[in-house]
Amino acid sequence: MKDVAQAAGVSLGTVSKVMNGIPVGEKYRVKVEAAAKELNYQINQYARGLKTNQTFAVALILPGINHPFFSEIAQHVCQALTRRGYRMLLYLTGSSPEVEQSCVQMVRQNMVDGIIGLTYNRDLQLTDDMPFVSIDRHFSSGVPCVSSDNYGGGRLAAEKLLELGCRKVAYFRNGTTQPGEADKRGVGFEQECRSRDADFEVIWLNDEEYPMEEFRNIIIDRVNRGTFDFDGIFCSTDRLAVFVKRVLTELGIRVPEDVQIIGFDGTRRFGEDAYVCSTIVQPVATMAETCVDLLFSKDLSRTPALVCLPVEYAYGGTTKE
Amino acid sequence: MKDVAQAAGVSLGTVSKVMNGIPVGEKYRVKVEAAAKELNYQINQYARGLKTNQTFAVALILPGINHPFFSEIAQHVCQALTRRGYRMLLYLTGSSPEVEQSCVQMVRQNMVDGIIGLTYNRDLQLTDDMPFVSIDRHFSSGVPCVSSDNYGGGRLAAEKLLELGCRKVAYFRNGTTQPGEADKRGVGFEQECRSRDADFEVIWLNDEEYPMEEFRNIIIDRVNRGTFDFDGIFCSTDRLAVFVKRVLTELGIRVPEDVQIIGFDGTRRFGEDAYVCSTIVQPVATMAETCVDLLFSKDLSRTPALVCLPVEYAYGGTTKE
DNA sequence: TTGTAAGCGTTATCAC
DNA sequence: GTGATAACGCTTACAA
Repeated sequence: MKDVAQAAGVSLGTVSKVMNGIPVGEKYRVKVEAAAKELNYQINQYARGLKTNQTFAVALILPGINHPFFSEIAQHVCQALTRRGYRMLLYLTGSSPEVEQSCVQMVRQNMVDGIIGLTYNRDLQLTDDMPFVSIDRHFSSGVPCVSSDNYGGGRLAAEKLLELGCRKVAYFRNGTTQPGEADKRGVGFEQECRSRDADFEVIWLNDEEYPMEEFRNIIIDRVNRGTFDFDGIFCSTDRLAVFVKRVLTELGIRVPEDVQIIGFDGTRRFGEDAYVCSTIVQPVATMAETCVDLLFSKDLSRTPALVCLPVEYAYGGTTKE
Repeated sequence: MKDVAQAAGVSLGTVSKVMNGIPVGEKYRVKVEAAAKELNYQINQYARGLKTNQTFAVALILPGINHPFFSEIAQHVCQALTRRGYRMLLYLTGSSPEVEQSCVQMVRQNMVDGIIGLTYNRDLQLTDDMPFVSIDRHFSSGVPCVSSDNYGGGRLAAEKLLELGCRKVAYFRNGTTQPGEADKRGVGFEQECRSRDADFEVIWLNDEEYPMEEFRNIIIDRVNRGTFDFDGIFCSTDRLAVFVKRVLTELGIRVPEDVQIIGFDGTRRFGEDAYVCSTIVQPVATMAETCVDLLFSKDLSRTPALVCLPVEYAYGGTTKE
């Protein structure tokens, strides 16, 4: 910047004003811009941030981006931030509470303007001077949470299965015991079944005790004992749905002819091809956009504590029609 | 930091030394550390970077992270960087040459210590003061390129298909006309077929002219005219392989009984479950690790211009055995 | 309207 | 070994 000032024959202050779009004499502006281009000058955002306390960077904290749902979140958050002239720092935690906490710590050293986090740590220490928006996990008011309408999605899944002719349906879920918004999927499903007076069952596997593969044993066991009498299954995630479909197919049970399956997430093959199964689609793009909006909203404490975005059903080959 | 110094009754310089592990009187160290903890003091990395010209941040430039191959790259690069105490800034380009260039520009404003990029822009302007490591695209010496052994992978695919009993094999590929390391997949495949004196054909669809779906027409056309005489297909990507499998299945052609298919990448369902097809697996973790290693190697100009990492074959249901 | 200078939080170079 | 003090590159009153 000093060089630019010298080359343009003006002072630092003038260059600064030009770079920030502050009105300045026309001829000065032209000279400065020419000099800046000539020297290929790039503003140093960190030095600037040192003064302004604005770094135009946001941290995204995720368990990982291996899983398509997470990578889609990251993709859309990154794009939404870029559109606003912000950059994204990515932190991966592997779902470890300790790592999650250390990320929040590290982030503070890095002077970001805010954090968007999908975390599991029950008592994550947030600092009140750093805007934080949570995905799928409700903290407290002052920390807005963005999630899809899990309850509505559960109801929708039941509704679809029953309308597609299922007589006895089931809800399969695995995952942590950590309470989260996703729990509401099951609640909505049960509710809808009850209100329709439909026959249903819930099978819940705790990931910490049983791996997803345990579902195979359960299914085989029930088939052998003749108690596998479902013709419709709602799985808590697409991943589980695809797994269950696989197991059933191996057992000679046809999907969707004998058993229809609906998953949750809206996972597509390679991120953009067909849905991997019939599913309740989370509005990931809107969720990401909403997170960014909330993060930048003037007064985080007067913001809705929970934003619930609408889901929709999508056919993906594991249901009839 | 000023507060810490005051609280500990020492000068700024002393606090700085403590924070940087520079030897200092025992009693002073203890006092400073206590004060720092008390005040929950966090070093400001940007102010530090202003002085040291080291920000402990690296930029990763990718087309997107929607596609499993890209998201896996991002995941491993991020982990490798974290392990070294670095943070990762993610930039998504959508494969647009202009956006790619503007990313490089923006990155310069952000004082990162280096860039890892998977780009398509033929004449991307790099600055020689910023270490750059390229993935899958060779620029020039001074800019190391990391890729998997595409040539060897092509040969391996041909070898596998032929050993598994195929009589006439084909190479299907789509994608840009932009030359890149991935082109060598086809070269290796042809080479191996020739050296084994095997019957083979190459069908290449340029993405800019035809979408992947165009392969459906080609296949249907050949089936109708009775010229679909392959019993083994090597596809340039897993995505294409899965698509081709789908088309064949719709046509009543059985995979792998009638036609065996091998893809390229090593894509797994949900990032960690089974392979989506039989495939040549790219060593993504090693690639990411290598990128980071190279980026931090003392003298980038004296580094190998191209690092080629070994691939391996993995069974994924679309081949026999 | 432009130039000057103080200061953002840190490190590094000195005398002490 | 410790404590002032001058940078680092930028913004922003304030003075010219």
